[in-house]
Amino acid sequence: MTQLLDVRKMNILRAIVDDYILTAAPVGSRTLSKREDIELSPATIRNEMSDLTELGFLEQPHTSAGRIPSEKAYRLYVSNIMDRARLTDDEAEYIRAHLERRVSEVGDVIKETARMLSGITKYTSIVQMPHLKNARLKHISLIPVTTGSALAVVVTNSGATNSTMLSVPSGITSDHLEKISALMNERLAGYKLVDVQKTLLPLLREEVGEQADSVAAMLTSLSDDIDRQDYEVVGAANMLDYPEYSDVSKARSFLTELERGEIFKEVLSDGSGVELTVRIGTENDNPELKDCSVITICYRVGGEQVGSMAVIGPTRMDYEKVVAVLKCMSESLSSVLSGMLLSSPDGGRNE
Amino acid sequence: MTQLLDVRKMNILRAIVDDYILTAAPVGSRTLSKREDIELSPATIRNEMSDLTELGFLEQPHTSAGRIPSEKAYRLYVSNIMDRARLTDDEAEYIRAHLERRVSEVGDVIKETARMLSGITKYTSIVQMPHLKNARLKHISLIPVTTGSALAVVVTNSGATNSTMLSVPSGITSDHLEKISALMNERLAGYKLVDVQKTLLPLLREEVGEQADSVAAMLTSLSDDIDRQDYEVVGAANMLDYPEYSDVSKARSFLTELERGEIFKEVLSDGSGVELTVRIGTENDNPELKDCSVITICYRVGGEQVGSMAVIGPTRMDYEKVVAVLKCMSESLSSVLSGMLLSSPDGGRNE
DNA sequence: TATTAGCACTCGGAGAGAGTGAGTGCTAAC
DNA sequence: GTTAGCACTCACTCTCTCCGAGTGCTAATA
Repeated sequence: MTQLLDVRKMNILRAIVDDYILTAAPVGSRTLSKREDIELSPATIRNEMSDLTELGFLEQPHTSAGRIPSEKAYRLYVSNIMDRARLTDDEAEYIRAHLERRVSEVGDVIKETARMLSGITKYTSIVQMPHLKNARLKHISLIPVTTGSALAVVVTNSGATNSTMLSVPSGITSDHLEKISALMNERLAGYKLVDVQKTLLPLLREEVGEQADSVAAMLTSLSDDIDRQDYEVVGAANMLDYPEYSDVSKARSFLTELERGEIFKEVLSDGSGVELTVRIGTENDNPELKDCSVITICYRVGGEQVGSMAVIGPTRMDYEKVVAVLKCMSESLSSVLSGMLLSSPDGGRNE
Repeated sequence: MTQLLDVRKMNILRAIVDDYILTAAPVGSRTLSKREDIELSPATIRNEMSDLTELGFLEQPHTSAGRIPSEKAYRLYVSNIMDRARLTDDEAEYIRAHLERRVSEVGDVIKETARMLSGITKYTSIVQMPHLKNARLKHISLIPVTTGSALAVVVTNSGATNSTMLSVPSGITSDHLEKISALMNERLAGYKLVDVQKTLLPLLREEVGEQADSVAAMLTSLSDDIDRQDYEVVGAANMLDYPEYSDVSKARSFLTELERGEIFKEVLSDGSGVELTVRIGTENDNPELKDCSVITICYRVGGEQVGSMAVIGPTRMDYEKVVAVLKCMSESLSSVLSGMLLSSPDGGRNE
């Protein structure tokens, strides 16, 4: 499949993509012939470009313009640069160092990650808060707030925390809540959130009698509420710097779509299990992103995947750099978070 | 001061502002003479406009264009429409109804408020999360998370909740934390957050001996951490619809400034005590907002001011509508939040 | 046979100039 | 004090031309 193209065609295609990524302007044969890495006359290059156009790797905005890469070309390009994309040690060190300055709150680390991602790449970044889906419970508190509501605070094995408001069935007193709390801590440690209901229901009968069912329902809603997806978006305005968005109405619809939030479900959730995904143009489900590429990578805490992050840019984005930055960022974030959240035997964060 | 202008001048100025708010185009004398509420020939109007220009209420982009209102004109305009700005009962009902659909979490209500604000006005809205500065404590939990850290969860008298991570001095066990927790609940109920340290310090000695000071320090940081300002921003992309921002670089710098977040300190904090503030153009401290107007209003829970919200638009914004919407939104939000958060004697939220 | 030079052709974009129309200010008449 | 009339201004739009970067084809070259 890859070897549909001979070496020379590959070089030319590669040069075109490189140039187009840099300038956003159609690339002509003369421009290419001036490059050091291509020792061919414009005429020869034109012939090759003609072939590449026929093969679907290049497109021509109009007769008298140069060529621009097609999605197919980006696809090929990406699969070629993928391996060698890597940051210098200095850059990696910079990222790592910046991330470690913010180790008091998980939320701050995530924010800083998003900021750096968009700061370094100049594109838009999205970073998901670590989710608790697969986390095992360590501690649950039910704190009465008003007569009809209580705050549920969950601490997981991995040290992540979250809280949510529950509406308490009438007839349940704060004494009851306290007992339920104690019960949960006693019996649920080590279970996953989703197991709360089935494990706890029988036990509840002793404590709250006939109200057991409504209490159980309340606790079920907990596992949904507490795991609501949350994310940080930074650098949306960066997109306005690219000629692709010099048309205000395009910029407008991109930003609106971003604010609507539906993007994130597609962008972040789909990569379950896969380390790194690159979606180019129409490979994105969302038609609003048909002129964008999205690169997603997941991050881990203690080996378990707990969230992902993505960079969104024009299809003409600097794939090599973005992939390299994301790889590095994922590693750094994973290790910083693991250091923060896991109280490992050697005493937590190792500096 | 107000009566610098006779009635006729006022009418003309008013008509110009109205028209300019609608069209964003300089207003000419012929356009005005066609309006029903102005029964004057273009020539007469021109004379009046000439006077108004001299008085600093109007500006002329170039000789052969109409006039546009100056900031001074907006100022006058605003002080005139201020009182009569009011929504119809239908609109008010709509707002109220929408807000009451989201009464499970304070955060959701705030988000919905921001969404509606920008949805109705078509400008950018900022809504601050309720702060806890003056709230009185009802309950504090210290939940051990890892060996070096604990989660502090605070519930206030008004039912607002928040949590933050604290790093725990070495040598403090989870037993200690539990005791401190109990102590705080016993002794601190009804105090403000800022009182935590001085009230608690003596008592701590009994529990943790020589580590009392470091524990006290930890608890002090709590009052800062737990009250970090947070806000919802919605509708930034709306600004791109206005000709003021058809220049991409202007749009870019506005959005960047918005993301930077410094805006909020100025926009939201300053209105302490004052019900409603209108800042027009350069009246904003931030030079980035010199072409914007910002209208801020505060909201309350149980009579006490706990946060504010703002609408940002071009100086040419529809002040009357925005003021009306903000007034209504502030009332609705205040009452919805009060209903949610206060367990009033009659049983909370009244529908 | 593969490469290159040469040439005619295409077409978007920049720039010049003319025409248009919304607006003004001034003056003189009502 | 108000208005009609008129000359003048000036941003915009439209058209036209020119320019140049780019192509494809053909014929010459290595």
